[in-house]
Formats: sequence, C-alpha cells, structure tokens
Amino acid sequence: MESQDLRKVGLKVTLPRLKVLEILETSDQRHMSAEDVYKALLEMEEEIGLATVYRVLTQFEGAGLVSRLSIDGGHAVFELEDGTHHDHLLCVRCNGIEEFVDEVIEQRQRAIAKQKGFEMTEHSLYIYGICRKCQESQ
Amino acid sequence: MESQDLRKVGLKVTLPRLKVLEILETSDQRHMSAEDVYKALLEMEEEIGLATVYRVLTQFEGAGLVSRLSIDGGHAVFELEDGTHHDHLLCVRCNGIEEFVDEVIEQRQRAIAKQKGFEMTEHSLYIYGICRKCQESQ
DNA sequence: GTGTAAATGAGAAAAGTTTTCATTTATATT
DNA sequence: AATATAAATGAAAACTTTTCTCATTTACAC
Ligand SMILES: [Mn+2]
Ligand SMILES: [Mn+2]
Ligand SMILES: [Zn+2]
Ligand SMILES: [Zn+2]
Repeated sequence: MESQDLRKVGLKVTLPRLKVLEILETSDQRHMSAEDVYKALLEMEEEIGLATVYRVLTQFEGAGLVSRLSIDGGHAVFELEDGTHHDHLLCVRCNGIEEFVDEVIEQRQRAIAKQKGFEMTEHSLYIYGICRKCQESQ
Repeated sequence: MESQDLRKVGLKVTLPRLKVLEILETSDQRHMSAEDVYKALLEMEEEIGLATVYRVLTQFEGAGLVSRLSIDGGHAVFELEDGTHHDHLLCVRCNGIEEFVDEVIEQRQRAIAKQKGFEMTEHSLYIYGICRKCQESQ
C-alpha cells in the first residue's frame, strides 16, 4: 500500500507518484535514470511527462524514499532507498551496476577527512570495469 | 620548453595549445574548469574561444598531459597530469579541492573488483565536506 | 460538492559541452 | 622562401540532461 508511504512523507497521493513508485519497485533494474523510468511508464501506457518524472524523483529523494547516484558524465540514476549505505561498481561495457559495502574503505575515508581537517558530509565512490558477464561473452 | 611536449604527443604547436598549457602550469589553482582556463586566457589578453579550450583540454587528456575530474553536478575540472594517481576532497562551501593518496583504499578497491569478478579499469572517489578554512571562518 | 493549494504537462530555458563549417594556420615539400 | 595541404580555430548552432514557467488540472480539507 504505497499511498501511505507518500502521505507519511507529506506528499499528496497522485497517479504520477504512485506509478513512479511502482516502476521503481517492480522494475528488474534496481538503478534507473529518469529517462528509464519515463520509458517504463510509456510502456505501461501511462502518459506522464518527463519533467514530472524528474520532479517526482527529486521529491522522493528529498523525502528519503530514493537516492540518487551522480554518474560520471553528468547523468543521474535513482534507486529505492533501503536505509543502508553502499557504493557501486559500474560496467563500462553493458552499463550494469553492482553494489558493495566495505567498512575498511568507509573508515579510511573518515580518517582521511579528519586528517585533512574536513568535516565530511558524504562521499562518492565508483569502481569502473568490465563485469564478469561481459568478460565471458568475449 | 613546452613546444617539445606538444610535438612529443603528436600535436601541432599552436598558440592556443601553448597558452592553455601555460595557464595550467602557472595558475595558482591546480584544478581548473574549462571556463576557468578560458577566463584566465582573457585576462592575459588571449582571445581564444571556449570551444577551443574544451578541444585542447580534451586533446591534452587524450595525450596524457592532463587529467579530468568529473565532478558531481556535471561539470569537469582539469589538472596537469603528474604521473601519480590521487583522489580528491571537495569543499562544498568554497569549492576548494584537496588531494590525497591512500594505499589501503586503493588495495581494497582492487580486492572488491576481484571478488565481484570485475576487471577494474579505474575508479572515482570524492570525499565531500567542509574544509578547515571554511569551518574556521564561521 | 466546493474552494484552494498543490501537482501536472508542454514547452522553454539553463548549463555544460560538443559539433559544424567556413576560415586560418602549421608544417612538410618544393 | 613560397606553396600545398592537412589540421586547427572561432563563432554559432546543436546537443544532453535537468530545471523552470505558466496555464490547466487535481487532490483533499472543509
Ligand atoms: Mn545502489
Ligand atoms: Mn588532483
Ligand atoms: Zn557488463
Ligand atoms: Zn572550503
């Protein structure tokens, strides 16, 4: 019952919001660009404008429902927030995304920030490479 | 003698290329956007188009003379390549950039890629925060 | 059911970067 | 030194991703 999720964060329950949420929950890709979401909506015959998709995703981000990854050449992907921090591996061949958590890295980052006198607010870490599947297929 | 540097990497010796190189070498900021370089050129009375600045920086990157950081909100900064890898701390208040090297993180990244079956090609790591100077000034 | 504030859609705008194409320039060859 | 030519440049247009504007529609408190 997603309507409650929306009300809980102070957002009116509208069709675009419900549908975007539905796409994020049911898509087989966990990480989706606004364009991906928009196209998935078109495929389910929902005529929701791209501007609205961006708006809704940004609001969801503000509400803590989704998080946004800012990938290299300035385009963002979104994923449902699951409450746990993780970082990403990006396949440069198929653009697939995998996740990882590494406490050693997390801790070293805090140590570096401290050592440099930074009050750390966040970090962004991406490992680029060729995923297993892409290596196998030639 | 930068002319040799250019010839060495197969680039014709032109005024825009020499001047962009000069800016990168003499500016007090090690990390500069294309716009920064463009403005610095204007200040030294060199009428070099922004498109040329982008072209030259991209060629320099291809030639291994500079490296490009792709910062969050989709705008790039460039720095002279010094042959050694390092990562960056970004101040969210003054946009200042500091550098660090951490072998533990480097090694953990390789371990994670290996564990996930990735053939790692590169990585990008940014620590965001408020730098010492900005903390002190209020 | 109504009123009102909020949300939406369509298109314009913004920001950063790349491309196009006519003109200029560097350099290899005479 | 003059010439030929492939490459580089400048200016403007195009592009990409995202945000904004504003007229219209919708959700929901009353
Ligand atoms: Mn993720
Ligand atoms: Mn650097
Ligand atoms: Zn892959
Ligand atoms: Zn600062």
